[in-house]
Amino acid sequence: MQKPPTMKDVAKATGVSVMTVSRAFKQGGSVSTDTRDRIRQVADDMGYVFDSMAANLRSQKSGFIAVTVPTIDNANFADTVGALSARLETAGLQVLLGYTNYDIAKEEQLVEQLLRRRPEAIVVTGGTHTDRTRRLLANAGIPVVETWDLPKTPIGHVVGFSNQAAMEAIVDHLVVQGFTRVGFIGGDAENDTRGADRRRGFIAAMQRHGLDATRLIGGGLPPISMQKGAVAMGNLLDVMPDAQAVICVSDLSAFGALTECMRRGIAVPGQMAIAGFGAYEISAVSVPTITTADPFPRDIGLRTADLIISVLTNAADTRPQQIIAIAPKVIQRQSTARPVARQ
Amino acid sequence: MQKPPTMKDVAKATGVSVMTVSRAFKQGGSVSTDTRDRIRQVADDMGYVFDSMAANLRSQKSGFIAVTVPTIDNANFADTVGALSARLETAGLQVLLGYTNYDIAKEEQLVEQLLRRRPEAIVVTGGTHTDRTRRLLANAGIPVVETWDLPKTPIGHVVGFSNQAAMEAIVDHLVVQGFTRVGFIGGDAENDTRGADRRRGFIAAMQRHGLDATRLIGGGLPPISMQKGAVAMGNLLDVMPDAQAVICVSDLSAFGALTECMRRGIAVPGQMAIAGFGAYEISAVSVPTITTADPFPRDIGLRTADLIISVLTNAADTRPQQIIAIAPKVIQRQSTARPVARQ
DNA sequence: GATAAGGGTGGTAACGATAACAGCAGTGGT
DNA sequence: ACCACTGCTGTTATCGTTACCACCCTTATC
Repeated sequence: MQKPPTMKDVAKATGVSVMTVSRAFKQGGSVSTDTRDRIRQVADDMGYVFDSMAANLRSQKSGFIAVTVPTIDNANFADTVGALSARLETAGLQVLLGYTNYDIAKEEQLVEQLLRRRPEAIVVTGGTHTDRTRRLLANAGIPVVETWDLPKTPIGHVVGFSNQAAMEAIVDHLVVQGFTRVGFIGGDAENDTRGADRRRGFIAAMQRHGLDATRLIGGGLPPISMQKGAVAMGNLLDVMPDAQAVICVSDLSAFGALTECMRRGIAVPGQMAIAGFGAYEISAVSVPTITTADPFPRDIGLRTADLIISVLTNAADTRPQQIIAIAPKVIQRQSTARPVARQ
Repeated sequence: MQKPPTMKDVAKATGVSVMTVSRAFKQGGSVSTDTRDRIRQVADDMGYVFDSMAANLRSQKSGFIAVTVPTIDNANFADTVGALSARLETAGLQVLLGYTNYDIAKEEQLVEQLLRRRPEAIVVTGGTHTDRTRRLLANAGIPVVETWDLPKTPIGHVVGFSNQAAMEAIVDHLVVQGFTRVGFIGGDAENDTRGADRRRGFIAAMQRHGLDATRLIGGGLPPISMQKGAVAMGNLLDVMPDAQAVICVSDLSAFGALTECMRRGIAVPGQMAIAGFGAYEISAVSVPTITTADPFPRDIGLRTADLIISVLTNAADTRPQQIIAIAPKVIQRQSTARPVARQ
């Protein structure tokens, strides 16, 4: 077992300088096609594999974009990351992913660790961070993008939406449909800041309509699963039997809530209306289909990627801060159909 | 805007040598606690961020584990990757993730690109690869782990299960339940090799039981979504109205199939039995709950991580090849309850 | 009191690539 | 005949860290 070959070995074997080998492996390297082909051929035969680590060190470009998400086990974040990765790949950039598990202390650790890899930009999910995280990001000397939120005091760029406003729009829809006794199922903890924002949106909108905003049911720690949604719906039905409708922090819990109604023989829609959030596939497929709001997770990923590519490649692009607001769209579905006339 | 500080700057500011600063940032570095604290303090004040790229080059250790998955937008793979990442993190290893999009040509590209980052091990999903991919992996000089499959001629280590055997177990369950006219909904293409293996398992088991194995419905290109499952179920009901049961390539399509039955007023169970694969949350929550097989995706991730950590840290561990077979477990649920006596 | 052992520190070279510059031949314009 | 320019190639220094070796000083051991 000998040491793997380096450019030097390839150069020797081909009879050219190391620099020429380097150029043969670069995009814009000025080498004659003849030489390039010969070098590539020899390199392949030798089993030479280009060493990015060395190249990155010398050129001070890692080709990495650091990304933090709460968890990858959530179709919304997975969509964003998937779209982001795919688009960045076209620019030769590679995503370096980390999971915060809905914990801003973990996020701090993660950001510190990721920055050591010298990413060319960093994308974080959410706009709530520890002070140290903010300082680390602000001083990193690279573009910073906050996503899935519309923070009041952004660190750098933003590609996101207001979770509160989006939730208010859902409440408005339910009120228009004629519901007045509406409950909310969300996470217990403030860990999930987006979930907390949505809860605030629920309360704000209900109060704006002069309605009771106290029908709140905790669903436990995030992530709020289908199972937890079902349990929470059971609680709500037991504790607040007068509720006409319920809004859930996500489509997953909404579907769980729906199944609990099915088990109890409560008609949805008819006796109970249910709305979710996130436009997960389940909400379009379930019977009945579930009213939701689409925050366009793939668009968040794509536009974040475009923003990064633009900032990194156009030195001309000196705009220090871009705020790209996505407008979530309420999708009215069967689960919140106007109730049959009854008290 | 000046250049970011390096160890040299920290050393100068602290009045020690660069080597001592380096040791202050290492785990086992032999430095007095006093000096270490002083250096850390100064470094933090200066805004110094350790440069892994340089460290990796010098020490020839990247701390990366390369991982390829078809897509991250699939709860099974997301579970495996999540568990793998979490466990590897405890050993200071970081996952470098790439998506093949169910395409072995894309996988080849991806593997080549990932190897350039000098990962310390590489994990691939599936056991079917191009010849060049096999060669690249075999010659990479690092541990290779194939997962989510039990390939006949493994490249290196394996942590997986037989998709065919798992599907045969589901068929056996349905046969025991008394179903004889059973259909299969799976992907059209051979791209999803795991899906294709499951189809082979279906056919083999049906034939073994002396039953008709030709009730096959294509669901389109992978990934096979809920929506596609619903459409496929519609086809099956139209074309093969005598079917008593249907097995789907995944729980997602199974749930889609279930919704199509609900829309058509076909009782599940009763008039139609449905089974899926993968133990996705939906199968445990839906009404009725759906029979499935659990391949323990998180265990695959954890055991892969343990295997890698063991091989990398125990130089003593010279076993060239470890085959860790996971046994998927059939979970009997409501959707395949024995039919009420009828023709 | 001599010797060994080990914790703590510093100096130098090297990891494998590329930036920067230089050089050299060939081409075309004037 | 001269100059400018382009296309291709080579030389040298360097990116920021750690491996390796050397050294000093203290403490333990006999």
